[in-house]
Amino acid sequence: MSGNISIDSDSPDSTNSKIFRAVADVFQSAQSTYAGHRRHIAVLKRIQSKAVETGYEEVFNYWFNKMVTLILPLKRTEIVGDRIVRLVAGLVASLEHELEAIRDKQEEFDGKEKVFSRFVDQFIRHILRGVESREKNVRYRVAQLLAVIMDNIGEIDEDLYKLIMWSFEKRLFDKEPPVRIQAIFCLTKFQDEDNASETMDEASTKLIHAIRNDPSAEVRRAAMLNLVSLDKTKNIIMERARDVNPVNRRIIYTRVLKNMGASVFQELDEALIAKLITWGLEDREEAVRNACVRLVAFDWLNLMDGDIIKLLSELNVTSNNVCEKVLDAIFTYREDTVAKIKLPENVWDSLTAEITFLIRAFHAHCMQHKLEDIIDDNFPEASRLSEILQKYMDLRFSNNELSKSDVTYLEFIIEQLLSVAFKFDYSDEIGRRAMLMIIRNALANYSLTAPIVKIALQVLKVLSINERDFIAMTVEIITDIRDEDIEKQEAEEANRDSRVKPNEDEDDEAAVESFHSAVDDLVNNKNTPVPSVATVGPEKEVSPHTLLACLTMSQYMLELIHSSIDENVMISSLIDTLITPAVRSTQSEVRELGVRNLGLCSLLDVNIATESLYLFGMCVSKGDAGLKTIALKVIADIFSVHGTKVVDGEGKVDSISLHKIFYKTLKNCELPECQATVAEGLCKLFLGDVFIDDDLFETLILSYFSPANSQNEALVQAFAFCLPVYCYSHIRHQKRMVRVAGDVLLRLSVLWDELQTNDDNSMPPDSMLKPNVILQELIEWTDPRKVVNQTEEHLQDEEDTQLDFLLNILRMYYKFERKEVKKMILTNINRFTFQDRSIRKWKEVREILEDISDNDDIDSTSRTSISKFLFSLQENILSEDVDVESTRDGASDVEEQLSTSSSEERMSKDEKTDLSPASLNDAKSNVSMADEEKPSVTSDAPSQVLLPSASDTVSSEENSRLRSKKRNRADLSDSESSSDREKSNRMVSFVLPEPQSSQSSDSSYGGQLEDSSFEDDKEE
DNA sequence: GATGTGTAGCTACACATC
DNA sequence: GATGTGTAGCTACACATC
Repeated sequence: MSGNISIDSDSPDSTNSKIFRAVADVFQSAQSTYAGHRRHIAVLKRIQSKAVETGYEEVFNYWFNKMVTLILPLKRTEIVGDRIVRLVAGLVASLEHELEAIRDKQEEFDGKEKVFSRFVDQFIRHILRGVESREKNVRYRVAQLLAVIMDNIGEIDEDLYKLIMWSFEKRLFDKEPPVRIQAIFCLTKFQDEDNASETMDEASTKLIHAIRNDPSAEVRRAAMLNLVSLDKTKNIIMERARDVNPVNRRIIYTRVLKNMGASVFQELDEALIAKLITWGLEDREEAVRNACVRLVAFDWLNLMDGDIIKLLSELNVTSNNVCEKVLDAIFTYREDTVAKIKLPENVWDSLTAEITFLIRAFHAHCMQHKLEDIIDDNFPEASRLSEILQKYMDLRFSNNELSKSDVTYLEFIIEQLLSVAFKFDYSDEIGRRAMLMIIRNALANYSLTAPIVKIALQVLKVLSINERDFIAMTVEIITDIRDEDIEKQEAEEANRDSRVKPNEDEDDEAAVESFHSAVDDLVNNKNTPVPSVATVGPEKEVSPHTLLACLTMSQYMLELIHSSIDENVMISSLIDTLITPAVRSTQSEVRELGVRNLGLCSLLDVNIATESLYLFGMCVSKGDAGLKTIALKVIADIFSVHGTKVVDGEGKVDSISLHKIFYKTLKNCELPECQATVAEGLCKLFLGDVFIDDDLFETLILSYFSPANSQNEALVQAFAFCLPVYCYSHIRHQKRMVRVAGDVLLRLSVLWDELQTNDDNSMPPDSMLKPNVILQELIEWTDPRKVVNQTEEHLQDEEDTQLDFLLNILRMYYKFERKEVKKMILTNINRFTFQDRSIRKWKEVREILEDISDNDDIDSTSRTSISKFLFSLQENILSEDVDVESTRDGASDVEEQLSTSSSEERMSKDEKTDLSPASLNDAKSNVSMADEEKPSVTSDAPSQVLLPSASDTVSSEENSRLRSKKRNRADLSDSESSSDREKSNRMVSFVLPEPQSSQSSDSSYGGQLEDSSFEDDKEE
């Protein structure tokens, strides 16, 4: 070996040749395995230093570059290329480390440093010549080489830096994703990790653009994993939790968040954490959900040493609504923690928000899983719980000097305790009564927040004897609150104003009187004006604050009851005294709550529903967006509960006008929330077979595909979920879809056609799905095999099946004007199923298709598709009909059939007789062509790879790569463990063939070296 | 653009090693 | 018990080919 690399000879040519051979030797053996790389690098370094000593530095660089150039055209999957890339990386890293080691020996360092930077400089410039190559493999290898040496190139001068940046900005937009990924690895190294200023450095800006906009999931992934996490970038990284690609979403949990360790709680704000965890736990991909559960229930909990309280406190339990999900995940996936939780008696005396929350979740979990022993061991009796609750109520409400945060804190604890109380065991009568007292008292006397009222009423219902009792108690409380408020007002007025008007009471009564008649009008007479023009109420009304409290309470009560109103006079009185006035209020907040309440009453009583429907309809047509949405929900709920008996009849609203309201709302793009609400409501009503109108249904489908609604995510999502469910839930539903599908397709195709030709900016051509996609979706939805719970009977039924859909679009084939649309239909006919057995209809299909094939000007793709379809049609359907057909069509066929023995033969015969000659020939020739083309795969490409000709590769493409060790790049696929696949692949020949090449290199290359090459370098 | 094939990035399990 | 090693299998996406 040493003999090989000595350059003692006094002939320059032979020294040149020896350097070449030595370098080539190393590359030759380095390409087959990583095993000897350490040694190979040492050898290269020795060759380099000898060359430098003897003035042959540039000869070494020249040959080195040349060798690297040879691997540039290798495909990405070619392991040989990767080995050489790693060799280069290793060499650069080793050279740099060597420099670092001698940094204190000034003289020696300076000398070596110059050699090193000359080497790096010329090498990078060399490979960058290939960065714009037309060969994607070359661009890839150039980027890969540069990415891999980036960490160890020491200091580079300004010009070179600019050159690299300039080149790689463009590579970020390379059309090949793998090149873009390597470009990202390169730019990664140029990020300013300590940048605390507002502005973003150049490299980070580029990465941010890629992370958000690159079409390739893998490129976004590379950018996401390599963008330095700073205050201003981390939100951008976390956006990937909503990436369309599930792997990217998963990686946020398994890598990004996991690697942040406990610092996530400091670095990310709680709202973001809440979102990330909610998204993760509710992701549609199981893998993502699992990743998120692992992060929360294992990684995070372990970071807290298993201390759930600590975790809850890190998550800010009082304001972070994700905590419930977090504890759910922990209890479900970490059964060990459930067993470890012990609540000592004294814990109840000094509850904190975290502890109370844990108690509540723990209790809920134990109840749900019927862990009675654990409940007995840890939870007190009901009467004790009521005492505890009372204690915290007192803390909250008998002290007027609490700070705002104390109030929130105590209310949080109370809410949790009520949640425990809701699920508590009240078999102990004393405990039940104690709790009942406290709840009633709290509802009547304290000004509770809405969430607490809600849960308190739930507890009250659990505690009451029956629903009637519950209603009586609640209505009583509401009445008391109102009366008290009015009394209070009167008292205040009396104090303030001694000149009480003598006839005030009469006024008051008159007002009440007119009020009642107005209500009657409202309910019974359809010509009553809209509620919003209601008159100002009587003077002595409850204060707005109290009114809202009452309405809130009655709403939560109504949500909890199921028995009919007939049995509960108290509710009727509530409607008269509280709800109806509220509906007529001019304050939007009161009115909305009133409508909500009246809606809930309507669900309990069909008469109220029928009477109020007009009013709800008015709210939809005349109200603002908020009121519309509420009223729409109410109407939909009324229909689902009572069906269509609430409309069309003596004194009832007619269904047509309601349908019109639905149409109108569905088409009004200015109120997208209302559109989504009505869409969802209508889907439910169709699903429940309350609505069975084909026209309205078609409007639904059209609005799903309409370009005007493509931006309305809620609407699109509701439909995307509901429509398939609808079609597959019952054969009757699917038949409805079949009936409208043809017309839907026609209308949408026309619309699409218009979009392609006009220049309306508000509706760009791509705001609508292509007819092709729409058709395929319609075919899916009408696929009879996907309908659940089918019976034999349904299979027999041949009306409105998918075949009718096919026939419909074929019959209107010539109505479609655009060639693309026609082609779309013809190329999709093979997606239809052959379930239907109606020979008559299939024959019509065949006739139309044959007619199209014969008469219309169609391309070969369409023609092939028709042939294929007719072939399968023959095989699947019409062949079974042979007997019937032949007896009808004539006796000659029968004779032929009798002469053939096997059914297969018969089938093939049928094809020939039934198919038009033209289409059959087409089908046949296509098949045979495809068969013949297969063998032609082989090419002589391998030989080219084996021996790249020197002139080809040197000319324009050069590249190099080094491996960096300083920052561990988050590689996407760094799978090269020591055991790489040795078997692999073709080698690159670094040693040129003996006789010729040694000559040519010694003479011509050597000559060039002495003359032009050196000068070229100097010029550069 | 539709088609079949290949691949990344897991996921799970058994088993070995310290 | 915690770590690694090896194997197999899965799925959505990417790629190659026409």
